Amino acid sequence: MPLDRRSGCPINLSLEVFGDRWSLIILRDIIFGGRRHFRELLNGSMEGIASNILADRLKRLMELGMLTKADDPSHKQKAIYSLTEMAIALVPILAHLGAWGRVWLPTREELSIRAELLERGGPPMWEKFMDELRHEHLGTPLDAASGPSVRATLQAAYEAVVAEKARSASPAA
Amino acid sequence: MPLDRRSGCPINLSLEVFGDRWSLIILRDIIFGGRRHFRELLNGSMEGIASNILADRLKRLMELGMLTKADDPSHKQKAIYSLTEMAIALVPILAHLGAWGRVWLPTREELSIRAELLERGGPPMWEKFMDELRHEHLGTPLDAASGPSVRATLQAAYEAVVAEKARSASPAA
DNA sequence: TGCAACCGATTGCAAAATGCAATCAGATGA
DNA sequence: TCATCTGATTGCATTTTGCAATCGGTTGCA
Repeated sequence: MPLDRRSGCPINLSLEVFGDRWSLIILRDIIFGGRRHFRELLNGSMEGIASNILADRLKRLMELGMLTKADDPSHKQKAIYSLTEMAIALVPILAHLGAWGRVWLPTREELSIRAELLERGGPPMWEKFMDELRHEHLGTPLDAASGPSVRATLQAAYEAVVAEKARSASPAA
Repeated sequence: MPLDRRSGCPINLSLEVFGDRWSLIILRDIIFGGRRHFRELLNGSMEGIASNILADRLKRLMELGMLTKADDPSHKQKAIYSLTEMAIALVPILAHLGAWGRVWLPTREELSIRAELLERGGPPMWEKFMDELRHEHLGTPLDAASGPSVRATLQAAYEAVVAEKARSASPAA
């Protein structure tokens, strides 16, 4: 897309941000996977992003104001990527996107259980998750006595499905 | 992205559907702009899609089950593209996407007024709109006495902003 | 009947984006 | 010392995109 023909339509501008194959995958891994480092994103993503594309997209997402980069105090070469409020605000979109994909596309059960839980949790759960992300990435205070984190809840559900599938695949051991 | 490394993650699969620059723009023009023909989509979109890309994406969206094509009885060469339920189900995502873009990106006021109204209308308005789209594209019956259509409401708001801007730009006439 | 305008595409070609493997220089831990 | 790990970068082949021209057929009008 040539830069001289952008329209000011919100949907079009949104597509300029993540209307490509990788930007939203990276944000997904940071948000739901809790990944903060280059290598974690490079090796951790199921889809196998190339390192030059990852570097390019991280740079682009920083320029767009969706991510910030900081030195990791424990390792002079490590960089920690953090979400901005702009990126955290994508959580409802990701929740809807996951819900839509779960219904209409051939998703795998263990990978769609998180989308299902997030959909069932609805806006209250999204808000809680966003608050946890703000705490994790922006250092804002967190409400006390809020129970297990949303990410831990989603992760536990994922692992339960994986375990159940393994059990039913080989019932006797 | 090579086809042999797709993951069954709902977000990843969703991105395979509209993780590109144009697919969602086309759907936007059909949904909000009411466009049904090739030429309408070609000339009507603000972003100026190329005809080969448009043809390719229409074909792809049909293969994915998001669109269907039918002959226009009034013109032997005209084709009418219709949304499927799968595509109509994107309305909440488009609403969220518009709302997000309106807040975080440099949208133009007259183009973002629709997103604002759609956000304010919330899920009830989205449902009404989806029902109207089902009527328009799938031929399902429509609830009577439902007032002006959502699309007409959004269009009227857009035109009001345009008129207001023109008035304030040249107050004396 | 002739003919310009319109219909949904398709073609050829240049430019840009992507995928992939190899590699970089500096930091770390043994 | 030296293998390993850090966030990237480079070169190159492949794929996708942008763009203008064009295609065969249809339509409305004179």
